[in-house]
Amino acid sequence: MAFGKGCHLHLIDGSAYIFRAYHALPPLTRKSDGLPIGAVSGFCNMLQRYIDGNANGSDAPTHVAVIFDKGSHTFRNDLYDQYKANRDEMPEDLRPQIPLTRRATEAFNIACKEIEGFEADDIMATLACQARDAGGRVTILSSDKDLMQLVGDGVEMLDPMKNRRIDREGVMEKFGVGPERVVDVQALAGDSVDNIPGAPGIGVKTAALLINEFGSLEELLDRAEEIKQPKRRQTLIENRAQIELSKQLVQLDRDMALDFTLDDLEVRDPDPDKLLEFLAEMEFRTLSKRIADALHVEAPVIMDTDPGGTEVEGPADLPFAPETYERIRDMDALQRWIDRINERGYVAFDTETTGLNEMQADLVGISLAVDPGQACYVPLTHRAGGADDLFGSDDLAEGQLPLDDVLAALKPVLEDEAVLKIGQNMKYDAKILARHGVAIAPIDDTMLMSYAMNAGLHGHGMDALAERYLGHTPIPIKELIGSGKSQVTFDRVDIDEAVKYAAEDADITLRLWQRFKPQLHQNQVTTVYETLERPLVPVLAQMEMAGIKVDREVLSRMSNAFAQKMAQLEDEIHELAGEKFNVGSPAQVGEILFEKMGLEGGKKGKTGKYSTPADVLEDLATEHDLPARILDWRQVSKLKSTYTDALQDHIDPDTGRVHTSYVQTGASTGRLASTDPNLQNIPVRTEEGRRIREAFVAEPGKVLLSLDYSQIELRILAHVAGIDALKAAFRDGQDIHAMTASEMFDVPLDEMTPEIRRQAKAINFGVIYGISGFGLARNLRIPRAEAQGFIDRYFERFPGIRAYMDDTVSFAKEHGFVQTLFGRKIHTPEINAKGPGAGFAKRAAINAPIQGTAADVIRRAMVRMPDAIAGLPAKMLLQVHDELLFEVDEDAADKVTEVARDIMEGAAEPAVKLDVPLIVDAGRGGNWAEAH
DNA sequence: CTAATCACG
DNA sequence: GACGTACGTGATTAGC
Repeated sequence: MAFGKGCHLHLIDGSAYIFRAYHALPPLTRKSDGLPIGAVSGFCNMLQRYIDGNANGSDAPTHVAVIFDKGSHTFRNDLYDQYKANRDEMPEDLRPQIPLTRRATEAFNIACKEIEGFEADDIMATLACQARDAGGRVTILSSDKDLMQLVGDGVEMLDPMKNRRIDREGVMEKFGVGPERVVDVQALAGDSVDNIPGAPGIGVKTAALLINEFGSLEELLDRAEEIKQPKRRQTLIENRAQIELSKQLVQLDRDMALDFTLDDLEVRDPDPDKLLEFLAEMEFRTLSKRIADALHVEAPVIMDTDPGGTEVEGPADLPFAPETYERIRDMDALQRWIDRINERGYVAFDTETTGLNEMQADLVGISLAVDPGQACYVPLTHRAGGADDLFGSDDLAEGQLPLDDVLAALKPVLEDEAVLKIGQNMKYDAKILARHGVAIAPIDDTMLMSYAMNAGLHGHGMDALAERYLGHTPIPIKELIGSGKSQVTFDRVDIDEAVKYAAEDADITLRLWQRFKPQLHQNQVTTVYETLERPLVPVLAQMEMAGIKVDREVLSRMSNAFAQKMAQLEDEIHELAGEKFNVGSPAQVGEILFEKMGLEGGKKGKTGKYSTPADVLEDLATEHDLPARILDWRQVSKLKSTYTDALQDHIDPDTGRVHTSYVQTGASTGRLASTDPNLQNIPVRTEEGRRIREAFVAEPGKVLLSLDYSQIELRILAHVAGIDALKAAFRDGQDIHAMTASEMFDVPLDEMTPEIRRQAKAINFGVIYGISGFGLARNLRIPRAEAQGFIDRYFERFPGIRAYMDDTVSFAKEHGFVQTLFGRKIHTPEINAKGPGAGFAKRAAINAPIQGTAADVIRRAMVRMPDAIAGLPAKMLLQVHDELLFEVDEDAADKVTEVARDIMEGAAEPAVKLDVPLIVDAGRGGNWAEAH
């Protein structure tokens, strides 16, 4: 039935329903796996009550929809960055229930609508106006006062809890004006819940009085001079802009572009099978029974499972059967999979490629899985001839679909907000797909789930996870492509073999996901996963794809200079030693120094060879030239082989830039790791090394912009250990090392010497690392007893530090993990071990919350950064633990600095309010050396 | 494949 | 009382 006269549209405020349900019910969890489902349960009950109510009433709707908010950033945030800024973050156990409420709505066969970047209120406003214009009636099921502006001319509201209708009179009662002037009153009165500023000192009562007197807000503002009360007059004149902004914020968008029509919202009867299947999945026994009765069908049997006890026989225990995986040969078969995926709402996804470099590797095939044991592989560009054919063939093998056709068919699903794509290390697949114009989203990643739950316990690669959690050893890739010199690329692999391998990966990923998903809550790391891991994937992918421009000429010239210098040093060294030997061999260096020359300090490692680290050679260098020259040679050799030579090989031939890969699960503390190449250890400490950064350049007309947190770990230490003196020093912007030195050595600040300050600095850093007398002594080159004296004195002056360390270690001993301020867990399995390992584990446990919290802070900044700099001519390129590097149009550098600095300095909030300010230093220049 | 060394925060 | 120690990474090279 087309919507028109005589029709009656119901609009249900989905988000309000969810929050009501959440707060009305205790935190119920699904019995089988602990998934929180309280809000879903309440939501379903409310929907059922709503349907029951309509069945008996004479005023039943002809059309109905549940409308949800989608995305946290809307046009209102663009108008006013503080919009809804004081809202608490969504509770951890509610977040995973949000998608389930969408599924619940669909299970009830009620239209479920949301539009990215818009609030439900705007969609409801648009629909209400369309319905009214078509001559129908509208009831909005909500008590939200923001919706009252829509009332009138056949539009009413109904408070579903109090069952009270709100019409024109109701609105008059609430706001003192009619619906058409509600926004004017709201603009003046403001709203603390949504953080609408309004006019200071003016509430609803006064606002209504003024509006009624002048007729409209615009009239009032234009004739503000006529207001009798001087205070009020001044407020309105002074805050005109703020009031006008407030009006824009409260005014609902009644004219949104919708991708559906009123006709799509027609009331439909639920499909009993689908509805009951969903309720059974949620394990809602009572509700299932009640609904089954109402629909006159049999209620499903919901098994009692035994949480935490023996594993319940389930699909995850299905044996792996590689020969049952499907090989996709035609578009019909592919379409059947796409249909299944759409029905399901999720799919495990994996790509096979010709290499590990996402910028260069070519797509070879795609695998999909929707149920354990149900997986397929779509071969795309396998070559004819196979792996045994020495010469290979560039012709495509038979029985494959054209890559473009397959991607065109899959693209809508891969980009569908309603279909979750599950992967293991999805950043890789996302980058491959991005090169084919597919922006995969939303995603879940089993590697990141494992990392959020089990950092510090074990690795998070697919093979390790399959072994550990599924008791299954995946087919080794080496069986297909070989290893070493005879290794081939995946496109040379026989397709039938590839099916078994590739589809198995998707199958494993799906099974891991089914296992991990509910465990996130049980481990209380849902927020960590949802805010620090999952949203970082697209951010890192963008940074990696952007890359940084590296000037090959600069590197090449430096390499030549280094080669000359090495040859020269080598001659000197051989001369001094009296014989030729390999300077690059620590064993040979040890022989020469400690046996031939008979120098002191030679220690042998477990291999029986002399050890010759830099600090030992430095000690010897005060007396002898040879160790000094060897140190010089090593420095040059390092710079050449690791940097000036190796970096040139990493310049991408297509982009002329270097594209690193970040390993999100690389460090147990939450830090990122950078590989191929590692751009997080480019030299900076020595002048000679720092010059390598001159090769990292901005494009013409642009600059590199470096923003780094100042002393972030020490600031976090001051906060978590609660050291008032340190906190005060940071708040006052003092020199923290000088202040520490002054406190410890009783030297007034104005008499501070660089040497005393240097020692205090070493102690401050030592504390972060879990200080020991031995370590400090070695670092400062002072007797161990003296170092211990420093430490004792430090603990005496800052007793909170010792308490923090003791508390952290005992927490680790009791729980087996430590935590960051943002809830990240770092497991410490060795903490209760005896022997030499105990000391390591203790210091790691002390360091992890500090290093990890700093890592969380910059991750939060990175997640927010793309939105913050959207529209600015700027790209975020690199992260170096406490630094972010951007490439920016020269004339936008000031603006970007301001925006990015705000994001970084405010990154802890609102989740954590630090007792110390976070300060970000900025620099810029044509190359990285100038910017840093 | 591992140990030694050294680059970074 | 002795033991062995700063925290977190990755790349390169030598040498088995």
